[in-house]
Amino acid sequence: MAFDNLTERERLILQTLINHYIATAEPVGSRAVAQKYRLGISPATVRNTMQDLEEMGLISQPHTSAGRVPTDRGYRVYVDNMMGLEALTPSEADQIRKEICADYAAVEDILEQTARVLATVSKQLGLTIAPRFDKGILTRVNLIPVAEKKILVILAVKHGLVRTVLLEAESGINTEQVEKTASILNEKLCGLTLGEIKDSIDIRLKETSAEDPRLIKLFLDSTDNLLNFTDPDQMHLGGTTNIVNQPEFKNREKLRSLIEVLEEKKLLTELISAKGIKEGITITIGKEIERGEMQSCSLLTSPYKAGKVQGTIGIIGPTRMRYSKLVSMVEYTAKLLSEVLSK
Amino acid sequence: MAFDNLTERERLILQTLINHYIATAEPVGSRAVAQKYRLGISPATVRNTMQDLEEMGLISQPHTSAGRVPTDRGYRVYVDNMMGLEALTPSEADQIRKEICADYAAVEDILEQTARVLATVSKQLGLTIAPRFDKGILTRVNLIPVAEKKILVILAVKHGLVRTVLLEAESGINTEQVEKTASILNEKLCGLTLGEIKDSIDIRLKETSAEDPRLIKLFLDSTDNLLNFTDPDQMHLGGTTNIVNQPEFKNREKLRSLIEVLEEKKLLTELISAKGIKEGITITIGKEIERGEMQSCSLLTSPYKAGKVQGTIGIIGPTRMRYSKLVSMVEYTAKLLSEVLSK
DNA sequence: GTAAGCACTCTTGTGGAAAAAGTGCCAGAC
DNA sequence: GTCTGGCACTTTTTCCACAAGAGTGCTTAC
Repeated sequence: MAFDNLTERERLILQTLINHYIATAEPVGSRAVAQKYRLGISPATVRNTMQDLEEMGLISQPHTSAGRVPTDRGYRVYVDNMMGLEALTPSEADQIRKEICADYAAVEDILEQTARVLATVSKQLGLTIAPRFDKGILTRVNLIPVAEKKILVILAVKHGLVRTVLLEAESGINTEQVEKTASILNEKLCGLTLGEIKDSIDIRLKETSAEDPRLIKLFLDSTDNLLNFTDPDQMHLGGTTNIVNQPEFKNREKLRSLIEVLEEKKLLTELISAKGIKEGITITIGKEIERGEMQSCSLLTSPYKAGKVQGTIGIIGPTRMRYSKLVSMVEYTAKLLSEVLSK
Repeated sequence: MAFDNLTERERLILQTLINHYIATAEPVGSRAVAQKYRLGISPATVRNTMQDLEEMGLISQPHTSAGRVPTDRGYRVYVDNMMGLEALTPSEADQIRKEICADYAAVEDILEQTARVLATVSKQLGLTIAPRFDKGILTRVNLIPVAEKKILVILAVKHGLVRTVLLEAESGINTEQVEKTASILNEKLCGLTLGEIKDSIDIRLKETSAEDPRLIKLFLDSTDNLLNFTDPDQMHLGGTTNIVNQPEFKNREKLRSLIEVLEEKKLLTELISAKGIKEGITITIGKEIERGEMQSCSLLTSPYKAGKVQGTIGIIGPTRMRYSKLVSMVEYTAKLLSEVLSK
């Protein structure tokens, strides 16, 4: 699907059309393109070219006698080949920096704040996903009995990240045993990444089960829970309201189903994390998203670092979004966030 | 504002009108009321009575020659004086029970599940707020150094509830000092409720500050954070989509501003917790809610117990909601939840 | 290859008439 | 007196027809 064989004119027209459509949300006619495109080309000529572009599947008409609208493929070509980055205005950059660099105690809070500011500045939906612990190195396990049958498990990961999970034991807990179990766990598991632990915990703990079978068994049974990397409260969303007024969601049912997806944070996290974490910005457009309910949306994501582990931030909005600006914005935010979290 | 002086006929007509309006979301005409109201009364008579009800401010007309619609006051009178409770169908009760009584480890998960099932069964927005820790008795404090400058504070509250907060120290931490501090905190604070602690922590810790001033100070400085009872992730919402299709939110701007409020979980928690926790169901109708954006909504809330501490669950929906049914639903759910959490 | 002209298509807007829904009030019945 | 049928009146909703607008595609000429 190489579209580098477009003529210069086709490129220019596609580009102009998309820019115009992004700004107005209305189908763009040949006249409008001709006017924007200085070098005195007539609407008729533009029409001819637009027919070609339509045949290539890059633009389409809602109905005869309407202007053209970019297709998902059109956006893809635009994004890949002809989109320039647009720098943030100083005030936008300021706003982002101010919010992210405020001093918070908890990573959680920073992430929530980040989702919010991304949303505000982009006027789209902002999202952040907490660092993926699977690449994080376990530095210490603590087991704390907090009630008759409840044990709080604390997994401390390098660089100050912490995960706490409450486990319920089947019977009363002996303090001594808990301590013994904890030191076994520390001995066997520290220094490994959580991902490694998840994959190999059965083997690693098998031989030790003599000590206190019950506690070890509890720990093994809860592996999924303890090392579940798509915990719903690992994700923060901000600015849901921004999409309510977008013309693409005038259709009630579309809006409803999108909001439904947003509520399923767990699924959403999986969806976004699924593609693995690449360097730099990932742009997913319309049907490229594997979720029917989101196919009129695009997804802009970037990894960020917190020490050695990585998380994801991004923007969700209608396919008609200002990619050139928003890419810069996500990039900038990710960079800043990495700095703050790796300080 | 006593409306017990309504005549029997006025009562019946108001009741019928509200029931009909709840079912149809359309203004109700005299003819419709007359037909539903068996005892062979004519539309003309109904009209006369409706005029009276309108003068009392219980119903109103969107415009001349439309039917009548209940006002907030109308709903209030209905709810207070003439609404019968409607039992849940066996299948509804089953559904709720099944979801809540599934065995989960964490309170968090149960609450999230509860919000969701409330939403599903009521077809409104379901909400749950975690137990208010301020009435919970502190059983133990643990301080765990998890990194160079980070300490995890664990507050264990009677009946197995736990709150963890990550604090950031200004300088490196000495393990011994941490242990000492922890034992001081335990000695001074255990047995008190978190509310008491919040109010009196300065005094209680003043005399001890000799031991390790820095750690104690850190603890004092973070009181707000540690004992903040309106933490946004203490609240769970489910079923946002259910309101998108409600006819009362056909107006775009209304929908937008409601969703905006829902995103501000912290404010929402405060709003709901503000009235203090009474026994039984609290019904707040339309303008009775102190938030402009929610004035076309009603709020149905009930406390539940987790041991000695109490939380809140509820339903948010348009004022035109099926109070008689939903009250039963919230009551039933709260009862069940209390049982599960106090087991 | 480019542009101008023109017929054609489809959507959008407008105005007015008719239908529908419901009221308010009066005059008469029980 | 209280209730009801009847009727005039008001307002919204619906429908239709027709014009205006936007934009295309094609043909033809340069």
